[in-house]
Amino acid sequence: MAGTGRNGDTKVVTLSDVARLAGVSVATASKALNGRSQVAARTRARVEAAAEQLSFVPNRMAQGLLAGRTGTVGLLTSDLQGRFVIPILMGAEDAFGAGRVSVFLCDAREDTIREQHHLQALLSRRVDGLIVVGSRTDPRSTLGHDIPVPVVYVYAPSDDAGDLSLVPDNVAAGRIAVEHLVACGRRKIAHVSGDPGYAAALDRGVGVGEGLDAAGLKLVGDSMYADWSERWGRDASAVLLDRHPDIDAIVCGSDQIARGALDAVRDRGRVVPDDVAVIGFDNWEPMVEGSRPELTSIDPNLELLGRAAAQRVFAALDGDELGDGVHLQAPRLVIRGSTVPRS
Amino acid sequence: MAGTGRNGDTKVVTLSDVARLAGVSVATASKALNGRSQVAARTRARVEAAAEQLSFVPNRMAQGLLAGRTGTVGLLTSDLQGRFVIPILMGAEDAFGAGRVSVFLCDAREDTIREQHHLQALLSRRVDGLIVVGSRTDPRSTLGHDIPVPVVYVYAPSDDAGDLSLVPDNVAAGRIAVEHLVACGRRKIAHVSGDPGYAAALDRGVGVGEGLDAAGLKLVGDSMYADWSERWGRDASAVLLDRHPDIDAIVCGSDQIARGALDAVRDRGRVVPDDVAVIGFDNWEPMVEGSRPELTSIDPNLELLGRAAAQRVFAALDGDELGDGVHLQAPRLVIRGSTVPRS
DNA sequence: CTGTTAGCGCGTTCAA
DNA sequence: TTGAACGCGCTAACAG
Repeated sequence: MAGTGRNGDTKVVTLSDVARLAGVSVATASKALNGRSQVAARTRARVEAAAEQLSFVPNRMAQGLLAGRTGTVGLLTSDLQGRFVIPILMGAEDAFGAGRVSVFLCDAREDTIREQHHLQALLSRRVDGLIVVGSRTDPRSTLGHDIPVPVVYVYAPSDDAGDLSLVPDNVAAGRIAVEHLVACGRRKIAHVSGDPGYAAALDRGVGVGEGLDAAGLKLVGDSMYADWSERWGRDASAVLLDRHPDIDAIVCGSDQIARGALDAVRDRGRVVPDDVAVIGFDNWEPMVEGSRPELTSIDPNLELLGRAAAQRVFAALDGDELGDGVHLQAPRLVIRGSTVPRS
Repeated sequence: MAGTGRNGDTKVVTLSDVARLAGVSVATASKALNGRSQVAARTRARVEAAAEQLSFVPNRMAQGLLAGRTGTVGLLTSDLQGRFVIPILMGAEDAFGAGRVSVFLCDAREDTIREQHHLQALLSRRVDGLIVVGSRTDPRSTLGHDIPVPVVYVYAPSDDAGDLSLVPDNVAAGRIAVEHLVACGRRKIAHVSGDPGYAAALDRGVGVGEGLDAAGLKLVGDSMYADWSERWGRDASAVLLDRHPDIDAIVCGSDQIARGALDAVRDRGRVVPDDVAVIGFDNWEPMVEGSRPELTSIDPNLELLGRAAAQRVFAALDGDELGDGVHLQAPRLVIRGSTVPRS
């Protein structure tokens, strides 16, 4: 199977190579390989054998030239770390068989100029659709409506209500976190979150408030907002625990903050989860699985978001309405040892 | 600028649309837009105005059909988390202006079948080259030599010496770690690493040994290999510290292990870095910057790896030899508070 | 059943 | 200086 030459030596084989080897015209070869019915069985077999022998791979770009579709999607992101975009990419790939559609991934790095360049590049390559992934859940400026392909905004919604946006439901996430703590018997719940300039921080905070209201509880101390770091999680939790020694649970705005909270609790000689339960957001594996104990967290279900985005794009290509407005993806509670004692 | 319709309404404009609006032939329009000299200045201006007005974007796939190049690279990975592949992708993008070349990212998820599907998909889209990114530094099976485009293996080398592989120099990384600790005055150095089935673990261990030899030192206790988790870092460090209370430094096989080591040291009432210095590998930001104190680490310079890979691919397209064998990328020491006291 | 013709969007000859 | 004609690789119409 493997040739002896280096990569790049072997010339790309075309349909006409196959046709010549099989002794038929290119049209017949095309029909044979595409499973059209109007081909003699023997001829089809000859063509298929020839294609196999030459390891022929049809040029999808040439096909796309005719069909008006390239089987290609652009994923335009500014998520430097890939934390959000990778699950979304995988969800998009899953929405179809592997290889049926390929994904261009471009990182704009929060730079509008660079984003425009990438957008041009993607359109010039005639992507069938575009998925725009932000690095935070705050609205971002729309790409505009004069784009000739369907566009779906994921994670960060578009600021234009005419666009379709798919985002995690952070309010529900906050509510679910509190409901879980209450179900575990916690009554003295505190809240430490990240940068208050982020919608994610505020939305989760709103959900926390709703959850407390529903349980007839009041937050212990004030919600603490500063930044998304472990250090802040430690410092803020330390203050809260010292001022309110009766705290029996801390809702944290992210898994990193939660890790800081775990440290603060342990520094004070108290035990998680027996004395104080801790819950985070994001369900970011390296964070939640490395901690001691492992961290209960709210998973935003990003794969589902990516899968839904891809499905919407391709449904739109098939003539369906793309739809508009901001659609919320329900989160999922993942329980680990930081809220429920484990063996 | 923005149209009033929804996305997808506006038809894709072609060169002939531009030519018609400008009142010239497509050939002339093509020359005008591509900066060919044989066009009257006034004609060129008319064509450019028409292109602008219609916001014409040339179809690079049609161009590619002629040129034999698509300005497209395939990135075939099995790095589920995106830890390695994202920096490599960014390096590859940087190797050219943003948008000059676009990158298809495919995740094979350690599955050979899926990898073959993606490979076919990429070749059918006529990528100009292929970058294969593994999730560990152990050799992986070659894609073969009958691929019609240049292939570069990154992070995980190919098991075929005829292929070109670009990988981090883990032996050097281990050596540099020890050299740094020795330079900080440490003499009683222990070693905790990850899964001994990983070349990365063993290679770094070899480097640690070389560094110790060069300094005339012996490892305190045995190298501890198990897995890449924080938990293991804690447990192994605890054993070492209890059996060898004079340990003044721990070299850890990853940042996660190092975080576990930090916990173990603190649990014993000892201070990092004053009593015990700790150093990790990977320089993975959320890990190194969240810890207390921040973690000194060895950065494998993945962006440079990605950039180099992209450059090799495109140099090969321009006729240069692709080259072969395994090439090592030198790592970089990043000093933080876990080895040198900080204000 | 098969082959010929046409054309997808573009760049590059070559005549005019 | 411009435009008509050709071909990149492929598929869809038709004619044979």
